[in-house]
Amino acid sequence: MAFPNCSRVTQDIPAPEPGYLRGLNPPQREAVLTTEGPVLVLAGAGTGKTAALTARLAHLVATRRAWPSEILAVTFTNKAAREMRERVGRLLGEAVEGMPWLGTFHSVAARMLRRHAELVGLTPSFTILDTDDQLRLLKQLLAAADLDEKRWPARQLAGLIDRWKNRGLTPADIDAGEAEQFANGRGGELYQQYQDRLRAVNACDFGDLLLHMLVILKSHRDVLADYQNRFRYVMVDEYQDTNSAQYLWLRLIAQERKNICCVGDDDQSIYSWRGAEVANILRFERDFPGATVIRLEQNYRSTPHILAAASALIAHNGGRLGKTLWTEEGEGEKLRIVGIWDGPEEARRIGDEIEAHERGGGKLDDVAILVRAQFQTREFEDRFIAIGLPYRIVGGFRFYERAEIRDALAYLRVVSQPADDLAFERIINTPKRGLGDKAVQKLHLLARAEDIPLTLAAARILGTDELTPQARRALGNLVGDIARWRDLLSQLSHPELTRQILEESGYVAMLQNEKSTEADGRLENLNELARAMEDYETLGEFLEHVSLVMDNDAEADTPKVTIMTIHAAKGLEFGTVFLPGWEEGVFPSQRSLDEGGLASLEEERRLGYVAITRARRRCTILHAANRRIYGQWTSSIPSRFVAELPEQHIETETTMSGGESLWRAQWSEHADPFAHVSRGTGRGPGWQRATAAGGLGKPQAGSRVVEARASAVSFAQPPRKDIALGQRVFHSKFGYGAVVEIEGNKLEIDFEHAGRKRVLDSFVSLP
DNA sequence: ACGTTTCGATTTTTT
DNA sequence: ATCGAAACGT
Repeated sequence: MAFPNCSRVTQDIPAPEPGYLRGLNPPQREAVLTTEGPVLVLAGAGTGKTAALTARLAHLVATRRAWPSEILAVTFTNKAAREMRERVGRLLGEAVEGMPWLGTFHSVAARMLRRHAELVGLTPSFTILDTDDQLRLLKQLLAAADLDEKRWPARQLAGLIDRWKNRGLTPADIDAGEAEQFANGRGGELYQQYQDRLRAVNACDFGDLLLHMLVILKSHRDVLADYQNRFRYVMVDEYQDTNSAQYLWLRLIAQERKNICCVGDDDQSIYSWRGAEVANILRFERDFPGATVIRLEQNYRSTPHILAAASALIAHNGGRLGKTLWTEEGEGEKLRIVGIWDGPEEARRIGDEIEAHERGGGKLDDVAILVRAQFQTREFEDRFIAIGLPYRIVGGFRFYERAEIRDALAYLRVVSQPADDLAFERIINTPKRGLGDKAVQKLHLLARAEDIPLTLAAARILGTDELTPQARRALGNLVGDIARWRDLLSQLSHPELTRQILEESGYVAMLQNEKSTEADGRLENLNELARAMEDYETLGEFLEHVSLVMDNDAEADTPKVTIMTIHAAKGLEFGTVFLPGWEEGVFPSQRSLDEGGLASLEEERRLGYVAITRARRRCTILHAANRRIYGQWTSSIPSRFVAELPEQHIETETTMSGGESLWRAQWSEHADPFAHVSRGTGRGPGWQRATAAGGLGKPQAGSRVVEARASAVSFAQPPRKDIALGQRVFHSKFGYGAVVEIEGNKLEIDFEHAGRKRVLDSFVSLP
C-alpha cells in the first residue's frame, strides 16, 4: 500500500528509503505510515514500540505533514520523554530543535496552564507543590475543621483528593456519596477548602496541572479550538496507564482532527492503584470509531521459553485485547524455578549465582533483581555488602525529594515568591533558630486576620510586642536576610545566590555540625543542586524543572547489579533477571489478595508478566518457605503464579531434598514444622533446617557447598594488616564504627549509626 | 523550645 | 524489625 509500482520517477531512480524506516518490520512500518485518523498500536513487551513511535514522529516531520511544534507527544515519565526526544533528534538530525509539546502529561499540561493561569485564578508563576507541602496544608485544614488527625489522617484525604482529580472531578462535582468517603461526609467541603488555599498561595499540586487544564478546555471554547487547531497530530505513549483526567484531556484536544495515535499494552497495565484506567485502552475502538488497530507482536528481546512462559501466565487473565508474541530467536534456557528455605538463603543463592556469572565473564550491569515490594531489597543489600558485590538500589528517594533539597528549594521559593507560605513555613525554623510552634501560630493568626502572606505578616509582627524578645530577634534576622537575598536576586547568578543563602541561613553549618556520613552526603547533594542550577537561565525555569523533571538516574560509574521493584523495571531489560519472593502473600501481595478481588489479582499477574518479560536470556524465579515479615517469621507457600507457568518451559529445582513435589507434600501436612524452633534463636531457620536431624531429610547440600565456595573467594585476598580489634574505621555506606571481630578479611563492625554489620575489610578505610 | 519515649503502621510510585 | 510521627517530659 505504501509503495505502489506507479510513477516512472521512482522506477528510474529508486527513491532511497528514508532512514527512519530502516530496520522496521511490517507492522512497525504500518504504525509509522498510518498517519491519518485514530490509530491504536498494541505493542507487546520488547516489540520495538519506542522505535516505531519515534520513527512515526520523524516521518510526520520529514514529510512535512506537521511542524515539530504542531505535534503533541505525551509520555508518563521524564525518562521516556527524554529518550524519545533524543531518538527523534538522531533520526532527523538537529532539525528538531523545538519539540515544545513533547513531554510528560504533567510538563505539557504545566506549560499550557502557565499560559492560561488567570482562567483558574492563578498567576503564570504559580508554584507546583510537592507532597510534603500538600500534607502540611491538609493538616492545617483538618485542625481548623476540628477533626482528629488520628481518625482522619491527612494522608488519606490527600489520597482521596488525588483520586478525585485523577477522575477529573472538581469540588463542585463531589456529591454526597463521594464526600461520604471522608470524615462523615465532609470530604467535599475539605476538598473545596484545599483548592481555595492553593489558589491563595498561588500553587498547584500535580493533579491540578491536568484538572485545571481540563476545566479550562471545557469552559473556554476559544482556548480549546486553539489547541485543537495547533496539534495536527497527537501521540500517546503507555496509553494503558492514562487516568480519566488525562483521557478526557486527550479526547478534547484530538476530537477535531482525530489524528491520535495511542501506543500501549493492556497486559502491562500495573498502575491502577494510582488512577490508571485499563478501560481507556480497552475501549479505544469505541471512542474513536474507524480506528486502525496495529499489533506489534515480534519480540526482539527474549528467548522463546521466556516468552512462552510469560504468555502462558498472562493468559490466565480475562478481558484482554490479546496478542501473540513470537520471536526468531533460538531456544535458549528454560526459566528456572528455585525453591529455598528462607529469605537469607534466597539472598545467598542469588549472590552466589551473580558471582558465578561474573566469573564466567558476565557483566554486572546486565543483571537485575526485581522485587514486588521495597522491603525485599534489604535482604539483598545485607548480603551483597557482606560479600562485597557492587549493587545499586533504584527507587526510594529521588533527588528532589530529599529533605535537604526541599529545604534549599523552599529558601529559593520564599525569595522568589513572596506569597509562598508553605515554603516559608518549611524553613522558618530550619535550621533551628528558636522559632517554635507558638511563634508560628501567632504569625498564622496575624496573616489570616489581615489576609496577607506569612512573610509579610512576619515583617509586621516585628513591630508589635506579640513575640518574646528572642523570638523577635530571630525572626527579625530571618526577615532581614530574606529581604537582602531578594535584592541579590538581580545581582548574583542563581547558583551563587543559592550557595550564599545556604551559607548565611546557617543551613550548611547545621549539617557540618552533624558530622555523620549522611550529613556529608547532604552537603554533597546541595553542591550538586547548585551545580545543576547552572544549566538554567532563570531561577523560575530551574524551579519548574526541579518540581517536574528532575530525576537522578545518573551514577553509571562502576558496573553494579540493579535491585529494584518490578514497577520501576517496566520498560527496561536485562540479560539475566532474578525474581525472588514468588510466594503467596508477597507476590501476589497480601493486600491484593485481601482487597480488590479479581481485578487486583489480575493486576498482580500483569506485574508477573512484566517481570518475566524484562529478561533477555535467563530468568530465575525463587520462592522461600520462610520469610521474616515485619519482624515475624512467617511461612509461606509458592505463588500461584509459579503453578501457572507451563512445565515445558521451566526447570524446577529445590534445595529442600526430595524435589519440589515432596517438599510441597510436606508443606500441606505441616503448616510450619519449625515455627517453634525458629523464633528467637541467633541463627535463622535455614540453619536450623540444615543442622536439624530428621525433619525433612538431609541438610541442604547445595547451599552449604556454595557457602564454602564464597568463603574461599573471600579468603583469597590476604587480610589487611592495618586493622586490629577496636580499630575505628570508615565505611562508605555505614559511616564510622569500631571493629569488634576479625575473621580473615571479614570484619564485624559496630557502626555508630548503622548497628552491627559484617563487611569485607577492603570496604573500609582508616579515618 | 527541644529532646526523649512511645505508639503505630508497613505494596507498588510519577509527576 | 524498623522507621517516623505524635505525645510527653524537661
